[in-house]
Amino acid sequence: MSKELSERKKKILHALVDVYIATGQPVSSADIQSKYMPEVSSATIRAELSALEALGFVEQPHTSAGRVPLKPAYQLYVGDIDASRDKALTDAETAFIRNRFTEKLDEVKDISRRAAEIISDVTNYTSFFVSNCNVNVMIEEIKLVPLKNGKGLVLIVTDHGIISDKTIDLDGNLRQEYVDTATRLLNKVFGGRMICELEAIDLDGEIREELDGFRDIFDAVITIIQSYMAEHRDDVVVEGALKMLDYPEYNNVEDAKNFLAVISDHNSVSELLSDTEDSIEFSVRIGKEDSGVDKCAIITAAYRVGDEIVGKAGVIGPERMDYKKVIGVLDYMKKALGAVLDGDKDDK
Amino acid sequence: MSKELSERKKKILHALVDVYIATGQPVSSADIQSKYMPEVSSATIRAELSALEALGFVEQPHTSAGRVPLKPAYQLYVGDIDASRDKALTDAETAFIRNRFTEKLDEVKDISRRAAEIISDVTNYTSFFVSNCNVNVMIEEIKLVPLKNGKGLVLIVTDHGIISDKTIDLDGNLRQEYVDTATRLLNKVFGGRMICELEAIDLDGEIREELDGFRDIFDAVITIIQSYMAEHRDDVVVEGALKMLDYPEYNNVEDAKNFLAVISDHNSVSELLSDTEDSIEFSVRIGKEDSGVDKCAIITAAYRVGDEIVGKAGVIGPERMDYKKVIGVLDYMKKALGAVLDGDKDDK
DNA sequence: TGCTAGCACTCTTCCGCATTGACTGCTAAC
DNA sequence: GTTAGCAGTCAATGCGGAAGAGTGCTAGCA
Repeated sequence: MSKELSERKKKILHALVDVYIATGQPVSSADIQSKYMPEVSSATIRAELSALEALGFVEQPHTSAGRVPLKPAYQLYVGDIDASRDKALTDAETAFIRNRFTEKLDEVKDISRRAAEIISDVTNYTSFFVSNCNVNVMIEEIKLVPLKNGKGLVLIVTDHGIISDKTIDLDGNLRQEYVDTATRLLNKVFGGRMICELEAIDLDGEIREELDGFRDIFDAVITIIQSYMAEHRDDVVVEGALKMLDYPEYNNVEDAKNFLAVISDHNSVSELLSDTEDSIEFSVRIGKEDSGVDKCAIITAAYRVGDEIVGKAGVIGPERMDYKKVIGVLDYMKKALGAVLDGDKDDK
Repeated sequence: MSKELSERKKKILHALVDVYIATGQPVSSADIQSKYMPEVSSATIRAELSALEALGFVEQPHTSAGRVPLKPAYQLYVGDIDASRDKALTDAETAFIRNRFTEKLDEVKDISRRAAEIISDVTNYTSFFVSNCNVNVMIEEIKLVPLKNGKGLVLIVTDHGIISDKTIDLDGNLRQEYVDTATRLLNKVFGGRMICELEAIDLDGEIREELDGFRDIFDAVITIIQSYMAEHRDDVVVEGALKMLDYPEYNNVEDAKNFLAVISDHNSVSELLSDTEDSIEFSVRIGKEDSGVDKCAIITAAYRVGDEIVGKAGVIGPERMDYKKVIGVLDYMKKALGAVLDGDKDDK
């Protein structure tokens, strides 16, 4: 691809991808001519298609068939979408998105699930949402609650909810005074901190002198926070996994099984998204080598609050998916999600 | 079926179901004769099969094909399993089950997941486990923990873990004395009770005179417990959902999709199990009308601790599934699970 | 030089038809 | 009551020819 493609070749490629996305069938020169380029003859288009085939943009399933786009064709097509993004969504669709988002949502988890639902419903593809739960979580308060059974519940109140699923042994130290001092020290050290700061905290540098006798408790609390973070690192939601089976590309059980096995394993979904560059707005990966799943394309978008990435949404569909629409939806979701998250912040 | 089947007819039916379970192909008279009844000729068996067809036990897909068992044939087959249950599992299989159960398991939730995994792995069918979480949960202690933000965390310590995801507004009543009294009253009323008792508690009958001024808190706590119970009524775990796609019965995408849609909706799974009689040991339901899913059979078993049903395990597979093995596995799981749960009890 | 009409060529898809093979049902003999 | 033997039925397989879709090529035209 040393040389730039002629305008006409580009136009033909766009038309071909458009038609192929809509029909899933090999596209003939006549198809392109009748619907997109009535000013030239099909023979001319045939000649151009021949050239595009030599350049590796399209291929024929067999001699007497039309052309099917290859990866470079999709890439060119996707690369040109940004400019023509104007009317990707109908008014009904944007209204649908707004409505679904204004319904009552209790927890952060609900928001990502809802977002994934909306994306899947509007695009008709499988969607996922990976939220980075640990970002922006601040510790407001820590309490030690002595229980009857000799243990103590560690209660960590954050601005995103309460972490309280772990107890520690309080040994013989059940004296109220001891618990009070420990609580005061814990709040002094941890209060007001973001939990992601605590991943590699250096206690000794902080309050070495006061630490004597509370070392165990501090270690226990740090362990609790770290294990919480590990458990909640990537919160993966997948929606509409079965929608992929509607597309003829996945109309055989073997492929369907492979796809579902990948998509229902949250770890591998998380991996699918992990290696995207954080800097780019939309990542489009096509084909097995890029997307990790056979005959698929994955489009992902990163969602931010301020500078932090709070989550990544993605759509996985057949290579010939409706890129314009998907990118339009993901883009619109940025606005909608931003509004919801900001509103959420104000609430608290 | 006014008259009892002759012994020979029964033997032929059993053989036919055996072969059909193994092969999935219509079974011919010669198949049965060569492997199961060399003492008679295939012509004799043909005559018997003809009679069994007239009685509605078997059918022919077409004139020149072998016979396929119908629901009554399966039912008879299943009904006779109990007696011959002797060697349904190999030693390797029972060892596998024991090993998988002695690996570390943290929570009740883990146990049901592990049980479902084991059942699915040993049988090679889709399995599910519905645990009735609310049974046998006793309230050990209730604490009110005032938080900085003016709210109070309601902490309910049970012998199965801590319920602590809800806060209540403490209004202006933050005086320590008030909180202490409320806590004392709450423990007096709720302490030591099973949470399922609280579904329809009558506060007024209990401690009417002391209740003044704490009504709000009591109502809030009851609401919290009830909503917890509602959320945790049926904890559904499904394992090996994709295994069904390995069987030729589900070798087309349409059926596979329907199956997966049902199986991944926890509500409908819960329904699949809900209408089984609690009294019988194993419930076997065959066909769409009984099982709710097309071309499927469902076998469920109830697991008890004492008299209470703590969970139901089930296997869903093609009609021609290996009933002997499945029932053997579910039965062995009763013992294994019983051991685990009792050990669990001792721990605490 | 670029475009186009026309035509031969290629390859898939579909349909009909004959063949094969797997079973059964029936009948006559034991 | 059982069996051997045989005719009959039906699905599955394979093959050939016709139809259809689309291309590539070539000769002529602007």
